[in-house]
Amino acid sequence: MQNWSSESDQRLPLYQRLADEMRREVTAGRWRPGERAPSENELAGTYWVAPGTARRALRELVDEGLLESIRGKGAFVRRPNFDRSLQRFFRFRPANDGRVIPDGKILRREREPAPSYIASQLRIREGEGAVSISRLRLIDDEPVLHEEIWVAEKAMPDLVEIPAEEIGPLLYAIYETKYGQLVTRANEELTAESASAETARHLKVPLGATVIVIDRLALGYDGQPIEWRRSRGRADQYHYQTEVR
Amino acid sequence: MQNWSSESDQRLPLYQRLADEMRREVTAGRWRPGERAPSENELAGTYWVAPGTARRALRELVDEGLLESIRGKGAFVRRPNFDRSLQRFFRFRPANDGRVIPDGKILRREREPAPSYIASQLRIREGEGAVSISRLRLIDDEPVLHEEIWVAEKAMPDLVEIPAEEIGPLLYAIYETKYGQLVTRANEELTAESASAETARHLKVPLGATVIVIDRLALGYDGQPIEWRRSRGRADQYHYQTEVR
DNA sequence: CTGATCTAGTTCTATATAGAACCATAAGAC
DNA sequence: GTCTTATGGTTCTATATAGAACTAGATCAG
Repeated sequence: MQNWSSESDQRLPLYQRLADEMRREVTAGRWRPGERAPSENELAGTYWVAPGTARRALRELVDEGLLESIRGKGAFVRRPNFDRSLQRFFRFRPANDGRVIPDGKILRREREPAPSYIASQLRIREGEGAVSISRLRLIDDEPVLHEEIWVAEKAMPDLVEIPAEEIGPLLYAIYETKYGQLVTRANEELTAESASAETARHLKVPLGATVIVIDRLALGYDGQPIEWRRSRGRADQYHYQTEVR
Repeated sequence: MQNWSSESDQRLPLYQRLADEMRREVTAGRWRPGERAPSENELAGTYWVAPGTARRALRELVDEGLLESIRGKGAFVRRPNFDRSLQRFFRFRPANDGRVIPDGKILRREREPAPSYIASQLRIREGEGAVSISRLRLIDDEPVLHEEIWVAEKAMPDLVEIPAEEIGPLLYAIYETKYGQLVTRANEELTAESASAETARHLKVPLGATVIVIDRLALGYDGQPIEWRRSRGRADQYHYQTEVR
């Protein structure tokens, strides 16, 4: 690596350019989740910087949540168990442990041109190929959540072909293992409405019952949108909690 | 200061004990919001640590959001403009700027013994003195939010005596200026319901319309609860947004 | 009076170094 | 064979130092 920092703006501090470079290693898949990153001294050696600078870059990525460092062992590429971290916020009222991941039953799955709003969210052109999934989540065979999911087809080719058994309850795992798309964070927007006929049928609630609606845009390491999803759940069963600061 | 770090666990790293000490300076009000904290060199001198260590402690508090550091000028005690930061999450649907702070009209305000649930939230004993406020928030004289607010009386003595004109739309400002209670973060829990008769009357919506309910526990620097509040807004006007990671 | 330049104070970057704390494994004692 | 000890690798702490980048105010030139 002669000119490793040529990608970043030369005016940026050295430790930031190094952090950028390391971030690229991760997003490009050359450093894979679970693996150990080079040690401080190795980094200092291969990139020709002082150990302190290498350390500073490492710390940057640790703060960011991309790496996890363990004293005496090394710094490891983090695998965000995202499905669980999302579950943290959206949980059942009767103080259940929340650890149960609801079962997933796919109702519909097909290739479709992206509607205007979806396209703008996923940053593709209107009418471009997309995959639309309708899924019901159940606990003890009771419906608790209905999800309407959209992904860009060019990012996930042949997603419709994957056998339903393989998909199971964890869609994000498929994105990662099959397509190398790792969801690291998401923006959520929440509101409420009264159940439409279709929603009422899915969730087995009376027509007009109060339901919570969550729109979520899931993003990757680099901030690129991966999936858009709208979830609806019964307001009398779900609470949504978060910390503001 | 002979033994400044005697408060913290001696086994903790030096920079953390120093950060603790500085945090105490802020929470005790000896360093006030807006003021400049001692410079890196001053800190190093008065606390007998290396400049690098002082810097590390400063950085800790900056990351935490307690200080804000400006190159060439100094590190300043931050005044969390909390009302605005809360507003960030809870905004009108038609993409308004959100910068408008709704007007506040106090409907009721009185001393009352704390009910069981409120007491446990505020960490006081059941039946202990509390102040209950019912407030309506309006934009252009249209009601948009109804709030039911509880604070411990011993923390805010004579809150009921303060003239209504002084209170205005920003209650948190009163907590800070009159009682030295600075809100720095909050836990929010959100759900939805259909409007009760009272809510319908307050918000001028039909009985049974969908409303969003937000329970918020506001906390101070030290994590002590300052205020509990339940807000109700029209679901067709409000969205709630947040970032998950 | 106006504008440029200097100066002291501040945070920020980058380097270097020594040792503590911790982990995993190899070597040795029994 | 089992336990203890040593060893090398790792991150983390703490120190020190030199200079860059930036701010605010004083000084000086015209």
